[in-house]
Amino acid sequence: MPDKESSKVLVVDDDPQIARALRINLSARGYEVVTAHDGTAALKAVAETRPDVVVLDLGLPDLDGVEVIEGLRGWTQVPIIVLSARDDSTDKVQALDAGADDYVTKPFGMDELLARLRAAVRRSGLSVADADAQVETASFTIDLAAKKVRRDGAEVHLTKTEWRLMELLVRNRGRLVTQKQLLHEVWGPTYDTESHYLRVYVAQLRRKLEPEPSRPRHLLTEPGMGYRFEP
Amino acid sequence: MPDKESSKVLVVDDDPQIARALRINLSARGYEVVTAHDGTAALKAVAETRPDVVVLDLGLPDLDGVEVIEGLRGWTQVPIIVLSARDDSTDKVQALDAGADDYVTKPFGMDELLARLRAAVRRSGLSVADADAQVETASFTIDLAAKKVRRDGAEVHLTKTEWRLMELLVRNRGRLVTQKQLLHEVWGPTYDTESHYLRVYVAQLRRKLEPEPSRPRHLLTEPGMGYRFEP
DNA sequence: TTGCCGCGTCAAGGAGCCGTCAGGCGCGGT
DNA sequence: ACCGCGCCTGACGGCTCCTTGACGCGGCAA
Repeated sequence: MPDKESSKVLVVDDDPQIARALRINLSARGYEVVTAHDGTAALKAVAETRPDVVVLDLGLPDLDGVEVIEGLRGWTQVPIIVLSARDDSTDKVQALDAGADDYVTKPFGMDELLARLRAAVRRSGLSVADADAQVETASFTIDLAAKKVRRDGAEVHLTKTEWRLMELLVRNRGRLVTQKQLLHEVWGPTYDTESHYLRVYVAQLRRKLEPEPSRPRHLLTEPGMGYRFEP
Repeated sequence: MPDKESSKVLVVDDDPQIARALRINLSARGYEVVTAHDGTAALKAVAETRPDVVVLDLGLPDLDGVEVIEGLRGWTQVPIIVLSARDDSTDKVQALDAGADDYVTKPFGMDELLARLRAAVRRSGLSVADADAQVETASFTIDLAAKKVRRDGAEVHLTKTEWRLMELLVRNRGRLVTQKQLLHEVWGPTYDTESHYLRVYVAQLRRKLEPEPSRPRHLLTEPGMGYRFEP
């Protein structure tokens, strides 16, 4: 397991008592913690802060828990661990089938939650295989773990948006990534058709990384569909 | 979601009562079930039968549960769901940190177990998901996930419309696809009779992919009905 | 045989998409 | 308050790809 810089956790709970307890415990374990107190804020927070895992309490004031899960699963595979006071079997089935990864019944042991959190993060981590977090092309090198790009030995600085876009393309290297998918994962689920953003940022990446930006060899356009990164 | 043939489950339990109950329930849900009664047999069974998910009861006669998990995690990422009569927090933490995906305490509801099973399979499914979306013919190969077509090793570029049409035919390989269906799925539900579009694009696909475009071997015409893709 | 219909082929036009540049705006740091 | 960086937005030119029409061929029925 590579040294993982602290994972970011989104805690969704309307009970400030529990939210506070979780924040303290998780922070103490080295997690970066973001909180939301209702479903709407949760959906927004995921789009904006991109947590590595979501801890979701059921019984929120505004939305049903299943609705929140469905809202997230429409565009992201971030692991979701559900907390609930109800030990009812049908609740569990509904939440899990909606796309939750795990379901923990209150009262729960903090040890157990932490273990389940580790399991969820571990799983999602290895599915994208940080095995080769280092990707090389003829003209530049990308280190996914360190979030660094080097070209001719010198380091190239990428902005936050540039990096998100680049990372998504690199993690799907060789595969075509659709415009919609890129927009959703980089700008958020409400962006469907703003393909102009993509053109601008792909152009910037090409200018920074391609030997001949006007004749790209690695960041390829598939007209009408999306983009593709070829190592 | 592509047609999923039944998943294979390995049930590891030394209590024949429970093993039998699980076998019956899982079989009834369309799972293919394999059983093992101790840890040694479990390790062997995973290597031999390659299940899609493992349901592992703790408290086996020969090996400690954590040892079984570690033995598996040394070489495979198959999802592991642990069953246990012990609700002890440290047991859960140990199992999860050893690499288990989930931990269910007995007595458990069969509904819940099935839901957790579905969640585990779904997760592992989407990471390698379309990995095997590779279709081969005598003269070219199609990668549905990457949206790539190769012919004699060289990559052939398909446009958006060409690809939509090709994908639809490939996903229905061996079957006849009617003109109306093709028009609806590629051009939209308002297109019913514009079969001219089909003729133009099928011709383009044949020119790009068939060894003898005038004598097609894979993209076949069914006069008056539609088209068929034969691998 | 002759006419008709469906299919395959080719090429031209035009719509829509893409790349590029420049300017404005917000935000954080000095 | 000022400055600079990064993000968003608009305009415009170029190019790809979709559409569309014309034509030849072959099968089938009258």
